[in-house]
Amino acid sequence: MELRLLTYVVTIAEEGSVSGAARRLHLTQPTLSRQLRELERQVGGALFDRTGRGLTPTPAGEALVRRARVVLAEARAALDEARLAGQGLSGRFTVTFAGSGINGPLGAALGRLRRELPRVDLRLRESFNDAEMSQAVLDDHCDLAVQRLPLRDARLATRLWWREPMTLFLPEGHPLAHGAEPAPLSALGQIPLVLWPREVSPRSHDEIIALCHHAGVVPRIGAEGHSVQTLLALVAAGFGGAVLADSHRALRRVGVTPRPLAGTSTGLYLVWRAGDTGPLLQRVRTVLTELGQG
Amino acid sequence: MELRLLTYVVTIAEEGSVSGAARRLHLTQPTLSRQLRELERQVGGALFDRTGRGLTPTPAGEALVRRARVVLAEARAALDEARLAGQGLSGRFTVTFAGSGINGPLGAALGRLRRELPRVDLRLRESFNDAEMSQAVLDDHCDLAVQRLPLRDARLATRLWWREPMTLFLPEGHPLAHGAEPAPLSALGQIPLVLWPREVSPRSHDEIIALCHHAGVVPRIGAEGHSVQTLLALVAAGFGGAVLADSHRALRRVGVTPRPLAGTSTGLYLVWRAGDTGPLLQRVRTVLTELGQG
DNA sequence: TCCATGCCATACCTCCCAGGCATGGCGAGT
DNA sequence: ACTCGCCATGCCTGGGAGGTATGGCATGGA
Repeated sequence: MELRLLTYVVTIAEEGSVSGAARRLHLTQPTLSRQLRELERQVGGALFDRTGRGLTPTPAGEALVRRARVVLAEARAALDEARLAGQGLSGRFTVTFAGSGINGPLGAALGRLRRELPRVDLRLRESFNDAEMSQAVLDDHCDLAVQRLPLRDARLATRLWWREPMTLFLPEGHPLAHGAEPAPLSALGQIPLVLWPREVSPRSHDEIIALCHHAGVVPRIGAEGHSVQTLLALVAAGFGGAVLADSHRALRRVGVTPRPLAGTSTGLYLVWRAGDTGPLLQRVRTVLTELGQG
Repeated sequence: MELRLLTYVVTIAEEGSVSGAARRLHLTQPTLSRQLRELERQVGGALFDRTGRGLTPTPAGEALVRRARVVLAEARAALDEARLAGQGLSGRFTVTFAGSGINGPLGAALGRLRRELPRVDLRLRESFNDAEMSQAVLDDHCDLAVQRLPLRDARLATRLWWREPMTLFLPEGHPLAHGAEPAPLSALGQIPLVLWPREVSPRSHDEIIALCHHAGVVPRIGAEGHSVQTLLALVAAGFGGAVLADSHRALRRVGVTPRPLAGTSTGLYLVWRAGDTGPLLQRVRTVLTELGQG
């Protein structure tokens, strides 16, 4: 059975006559007549009653026409979707991203992706663990990771997407909070730190401790929190200062004053499978690159 | 685009190779290779990556294969349904029936229909008005009516399906309730009657009044009720006796004793459009006829 | 390293069938 | 009775689906 026969039977039903349908299909009436017979042979019964003038569908004909319309629409849609998928405009795409980046330009970038690729089933997975994100890409659970420090692996391609200073988020009114210019690293010794628990985000934790050692100060832990909103709440409550990517200032938490740390920087990297040449990945990278800054 | 190409692409994806698919399809590898190219030309992009050994689908290929499976299944289903519809085993069928018949064999018959024609979308509409039921058939709102007295109309075909006596339903302990043999018609003069309101079921109301006149007695109205269950409740409460088709004794209402009326009978008729030669109607009539009794 | 093996692509051929043309039968309206 | 429009049938043709032969290429083992 072929779609051709289905379009014929649908047209015949719509026109109510073989010759009318033949005109619409740019065929001759005998051809169509014969094709209709062939379909009726396959179905094993009449699809139309020949009533002298024109044809009226039998119950079998009506059932077939009703379903044929669906099949034809589905077939068209299948081709269309394949075309779109070939251009990276359709399909499924899973992004895993660092939760610590979502308050910065990453949030806007993901929104832009959704708007520019409306027919793409875009799935997002937040994570706090860099190794886990890279691994998810390697394991084909995700197509792209946007994360801090990617795993070093020949099977992974990476590109720096965003760079910004680390910023010390201070309790409002704290002596360090005065002055708009960046604070020296030594400031880390003048206030207890509010950190992620190491088991939640080891890289972030270790990086901040390393910063302290680099500045020659011994870190004091004021409190630990499992989310950015908790960290900032603890800062506002006076437990200490939190070191986060500068873009978190977008939160404007009441009772918290941000002050960049001189000489620091943190980055967000795009990470994908080196072998992945899918058009969807290309397009996603293009959109993201437009919004990023090395 | 033809279904043939879709089956090819699905098979190729399943086999992971053109030659494997060719074996399964009883084709040669070059033919299949060329057909795949043709489909890729129509889609406007590659559907598979040629990786030396075998093929792996591109995103476009995966999307197409996923949808092609649906299309193929739908197409098969369309043909199947048309075949079934041609044999009267599929489609939609609407029956309107006299509510006064549902406690008799009609209930069982409708259940049998549902079981024997499981793929038919069987719709039921109860009614109490004979003219309305016949009219619904004429107007093509229903395909079959099972009713008391059909409209006389050349466009309608009718057949007596069931015949049974009218039965007087009496309050338990009433003098007339003694004796198993049919009661004479004159019994209608010895007890007030519990009737349908004339506006609800004019035929039924008039028929009972006519019975009384025929017996030479003047009917007394004890009460009126809008449903069989109300009528019987009123009988049990002692308001009088109700005249109903004998099969209502299946209700075994507490406090009510049935006693047939000698010399009476009432029938249920099948009514359909004389011009309706649909296989579904044929089959429904066949099933019903097996269970009926003239 | 070289051959064997199995895969896909291309070139060429054949034959089937979709589609065209001519014609005949038939019902409906004038 | 005539005509018009419709469907069915017979016959013919051309394009394309499918087959055969062959070559290129990657993989894997001696």
